[in-house]
Amino acid sequence: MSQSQSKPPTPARRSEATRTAILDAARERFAADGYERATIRAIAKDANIDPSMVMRYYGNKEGLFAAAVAIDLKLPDPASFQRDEVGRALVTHFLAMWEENEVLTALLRVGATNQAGAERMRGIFGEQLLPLARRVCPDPEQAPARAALASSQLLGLALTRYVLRFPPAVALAREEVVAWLAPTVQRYLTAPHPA
Amino acid sequence: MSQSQSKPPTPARRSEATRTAILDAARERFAADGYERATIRAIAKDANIDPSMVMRYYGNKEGLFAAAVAIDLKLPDPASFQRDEVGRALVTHFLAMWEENEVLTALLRVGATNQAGAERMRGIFGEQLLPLARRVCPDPEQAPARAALASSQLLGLALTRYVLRFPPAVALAREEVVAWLAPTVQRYLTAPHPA
DNA sequence: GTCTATAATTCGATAGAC
DNA sequence: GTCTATCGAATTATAGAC
Repeated sequence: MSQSQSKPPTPARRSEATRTAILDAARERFAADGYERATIRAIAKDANIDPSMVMRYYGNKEGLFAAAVAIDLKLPDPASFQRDEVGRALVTHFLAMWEENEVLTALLRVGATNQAGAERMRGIFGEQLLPLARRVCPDPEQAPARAALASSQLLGLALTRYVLRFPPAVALAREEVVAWLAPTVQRYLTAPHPA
Repeated sequence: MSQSQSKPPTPARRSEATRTAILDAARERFAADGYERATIRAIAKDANIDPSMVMRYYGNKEGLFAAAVAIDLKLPDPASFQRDEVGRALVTHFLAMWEENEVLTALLRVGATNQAGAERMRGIFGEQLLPLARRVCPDPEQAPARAALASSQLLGLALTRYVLRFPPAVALAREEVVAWLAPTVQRYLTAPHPA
């Protein structure tokens, strides 16, 4: 890559580049190894910097994790699709999110064994999926339960496909996953309560 | 408890009791902390024995884990219920299994960050759920995919309810979980392929 | 069978030179 | 901003006395 379009490498910008390199490496390690086995030393080595820089920038390991897994699910606006298409829209969107980077895998792996990770997961799904559920489900009072049910299926697929790597779950084509899961998520969010 | 019905505490039986005490403590710790943070020292302390005994009996930490998470899902015989009730039967059975002891929670927590744990999880669901899927699904060739889809929903619920502890997922009554999830699992196992 | 002592690593975090 | 050196703590695992 030419530098012709880049800003000049002032110390401030160099620091910026170092920071993002650290976060990229941290996401990879947390996603691959979980919180405990993702060491600051290994992350620094991946980012080609000194371990002490990680501490300087993020204070401690928890601070690094918090910065590395900040994420916006970028859920589609319910106004952008028909109400009976919310299941398909959500499953499609989540598959793309899981495969475009490693933040969600890191969150899931860490959330399974780390209190702070689980809390972060609760926050993200509570604050970002719940509002959408409130707008599409029949009774707003049921929105939390319906959002949790939809989460259980979406996260369950991610667990078997990207973390545990069940061979048949990995082998499914994206369209097949959508075809199977969309009706489930649709029902959890919009169908009448099953007695 | 009176000892009147117990066998005499010969050295052999004493050793047996120590072994089960170790495994019980190990399951608890693995379920609560995951593989890395569940230390042999802590497990030994819980079991009121010396850490070196754990090594003596199980060789190393991996051997202890393998012994602690051996489990039979005890899936119901497909002959014992109607074909259109397999979803309800499976969800009901799994809820009971998850809540009766901590083996599955330990497996899920460890499987998320540990290769051996993930492999164990693949083995259990592949060898125990797959045969049942083969007997109830329309085309045996689709059995692996259908078993994986059913696993994704069952494990996803366990993840949100017992590991990540999403408040709405925890709050759901058992019967509500069954009412919502049974149709999903039923469809994954027996409905025609959704084109 | 049970326990003490300890070897051999590894990690997060800090201090301080340049 | 960057790096070297290192501390203090914790871990698995082993050797060997009793």
